[in-house]
Amino acid sequence: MDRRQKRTREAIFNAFSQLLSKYNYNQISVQQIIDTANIGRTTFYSHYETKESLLEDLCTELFGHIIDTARGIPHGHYHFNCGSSTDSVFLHLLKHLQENDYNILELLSSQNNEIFIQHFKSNLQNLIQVQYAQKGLLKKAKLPQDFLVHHIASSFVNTVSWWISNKMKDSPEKITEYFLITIEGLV
Amino acid sequence: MDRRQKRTREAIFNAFSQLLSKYNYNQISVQQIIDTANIGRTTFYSHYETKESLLEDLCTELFGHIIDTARGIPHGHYHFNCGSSTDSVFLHLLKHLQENDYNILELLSSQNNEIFIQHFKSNLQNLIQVQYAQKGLLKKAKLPQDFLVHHIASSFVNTVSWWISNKMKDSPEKITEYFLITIEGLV
DNA sequence: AACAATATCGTACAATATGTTCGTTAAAGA
DNA sequence: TCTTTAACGAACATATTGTACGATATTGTT
Repeated sequence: MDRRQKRTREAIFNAFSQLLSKYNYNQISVQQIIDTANIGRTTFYSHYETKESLLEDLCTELFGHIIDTARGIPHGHYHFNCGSSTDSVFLHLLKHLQENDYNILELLSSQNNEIFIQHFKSNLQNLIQVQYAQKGLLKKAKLPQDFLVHHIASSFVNTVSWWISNKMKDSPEKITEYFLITIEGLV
Repeated sequence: MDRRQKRTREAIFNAFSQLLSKYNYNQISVQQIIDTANIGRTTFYSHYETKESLLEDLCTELFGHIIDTARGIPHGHYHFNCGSSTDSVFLHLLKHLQENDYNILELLSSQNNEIFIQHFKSNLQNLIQVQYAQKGLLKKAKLPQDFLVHHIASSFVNTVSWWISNKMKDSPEKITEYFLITIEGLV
């Protein structure tokens, strides 16, 4: 890829992230992004059709990486309900968040958090679905599979959401413990 | 209140709901609302400052009523974890939804559902918080109170969200059963 | 029925945002 | 060096926003 394209793309991402951590997504204009990124009007529109497609791209970038690292965790170490929570894939995700990889925290903590929480959930759901299919983790078939997958993914992002709104006072280990309690008995 | 105000307000609400069930919230313009509601430009702005405040007002109206009816349920009949789910406050809420009171379903099923789900959650959280304080429903103090309240409210709206995305094939009773299983052992 | 109060209307206005066109300039990579 | 192409800037038509003002029609009241 052309260096110039990378530079521009990065400038747009940075400008957009910066604006999102300050202002409401709905109130951010393409013009503002252009001004903040210091790029030509034409340049922006040659990269993205709309503000929405930019958001889409940003989310794919952010959560794609984070979820991918989770996918990379050896399956042997992967399980939902372990007595100790020291090697859960969820703990792994929380640690990534705490380290603020990809400056994701500013976005998840901003007034626009619902947007990103939503994307987080979609990606996570897919991850859980795949792992679930591989293992057959349902203890008793009390609940439909897709309901359960939906519930687990939702519970995790809700936990993360609570953690962040609580200014991340607790440790990732503690949060993992809380989360595992909520899905105890379901898998 | 002046009849004219009521008429206008209702026209705006109807227009807005109608547009929301078709188009994305971000893409709906005040102009569209004005045109659809068939009111003068000045009139709209004498009622609402922005599109956002209109949304706020609509949500308050919708969920205020639904949650209020739930609040009205005699406390004796109110409990989270009953073996049978026949008289849960959650079942009550689901039945309201199924009856499509206040045309809330079109909105919860629309592409804008996250917005309304979010408001639903806020209102519900408050309801659960109050009821929780009244009773002391936590079985064991394994989890912080506010975490638990957050989790229960989230789980319910997630369940509703799943139900709706599944085209509400299951009965409210079945959904209540599913939901109660997810919080089994927590309260 | 008559009145005063006021909600609505229509038009107009400045300011801003949107998305596109086109010719020019500058950087990249072979 | 040379070709390709990304970025630029200016300009444009169109649409939206929020406000201002005077005229009109509807209310609720006396």
